Amino acid sequence: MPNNTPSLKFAYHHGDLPKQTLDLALKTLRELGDAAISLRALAKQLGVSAPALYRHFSDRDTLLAELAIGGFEALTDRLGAVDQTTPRTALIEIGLVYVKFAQEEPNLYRLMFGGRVLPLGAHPRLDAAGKRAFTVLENTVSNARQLGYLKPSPVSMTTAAAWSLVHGLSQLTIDGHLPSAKAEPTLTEGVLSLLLDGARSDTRQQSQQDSNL
Amino acid sequence: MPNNTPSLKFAYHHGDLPKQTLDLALKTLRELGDAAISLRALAKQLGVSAPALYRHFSDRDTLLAELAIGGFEALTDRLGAVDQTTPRTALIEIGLVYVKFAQEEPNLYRLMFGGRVLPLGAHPRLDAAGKRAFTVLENTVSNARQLGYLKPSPVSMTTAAAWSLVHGLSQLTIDGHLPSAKAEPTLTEGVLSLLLDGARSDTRQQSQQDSNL
DNA sequence: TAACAATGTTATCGATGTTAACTTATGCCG
DNA sequence: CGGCATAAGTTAACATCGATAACATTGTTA
Repeated sequence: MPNNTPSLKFAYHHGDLPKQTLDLALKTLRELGDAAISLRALAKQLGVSAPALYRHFSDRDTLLAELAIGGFEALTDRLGAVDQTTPRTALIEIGLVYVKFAQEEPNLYRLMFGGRVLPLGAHPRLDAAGKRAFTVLENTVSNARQLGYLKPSPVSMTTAAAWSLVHGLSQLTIDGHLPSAKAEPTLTEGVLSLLLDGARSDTRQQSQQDSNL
Repeated sequence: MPNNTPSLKFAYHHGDLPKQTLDLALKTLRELGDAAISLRALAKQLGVSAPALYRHFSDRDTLLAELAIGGFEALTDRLGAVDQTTPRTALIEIGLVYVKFAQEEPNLYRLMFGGRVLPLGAHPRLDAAGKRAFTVLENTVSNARQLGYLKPSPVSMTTAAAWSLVHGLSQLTIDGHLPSAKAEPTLTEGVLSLLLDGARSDTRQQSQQDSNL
């Protein structure tokens, strides 16, 4: 007798094991970190033998990569939803959204940018997902520069500075080296403003070779 | 009969196993990353049984913590050696030295700031070593501010911005997301200058609430 | 020299990732 | 409708790892 959802791929023995595996892995990641993700433990909780998971994930690392891809997609969505009407607010808001994502999903963010696991080049789909998130930030910077809001520095350099700032702030806050937004709500915006306006006290349009040290 | 080096701690069966263990672990870390550090493998290479290492390191994590402590001490030394005569060059140089360290010791740097392993609070001596490195940077910022070179923003905020920038740039370059100093020699200094001078094109002394957007 | 602590050893436990070989369910196709 | 290829699961097994317990040996010292 046919199922009520005809075109949907049938649940085999289990009910859509791949998705349930990813869901449980994501839950474990959020609560305990990636080191706590064990294929055997996942399988046991899903009522399935451990090698069953290998029918759907060739490797533990590719399962982790799948989680990271989902993270980059979520981040890309959030960054893409930022209001882009004025350059400054767009830049600030992009930074705020970025740091907020990291602080809301610290273990996922660490997995996405761990470096130790999931090195660049090993999982092409993951690399592509990361690049898409980066492009949103780059486009925002590029747009602000074309509108004359930013200095005519190379886009790559301004983007590198912006990304480094938000990434570093994210890492340092979720690791407890700097106060997170809950303890210091104005920190992120203040730091972003410093990059835009300059940390130096006397800021006319000049560069360092004018040497008024 | 006394040994020729009287005050030196005696080599037991092995010749200073703790130090040799740390040396080999550091070598392994540099070449293969922290995930490749296995107590059993270390012991085998040292010609010793695995549980022997537990006489000197209560845990695998404390061995890793010891490596990270050494890393922070090396970083602190390098940061402390920076010339502090003029605020701007001191700030720039601190950043250059910081990023250079990360790029020269990527696996060690990742261990020091991994977050996954060695979370803050688990190894007090490690936390203290990290704090000492941070203090060098903080003092440099604080000094530059007192000399009037930096805006009168709170020191904590300016320091957070500076640390976030160099830490983020370090992470992103050693993970391959941004070009390293070898591929783009001017990137680090350019990014640092952006923070000092501001990324915005029109930079008079004003803050964002002046609203000339 | 006898007690004692420091430093090793072997044996063992429990957990992990992964592969091989086998079994069963499912959907397609003649 | 029946057989068959294959997708999806099973058990068994291997290698490795961190860690502990129980025991042996070496060096120090009262």
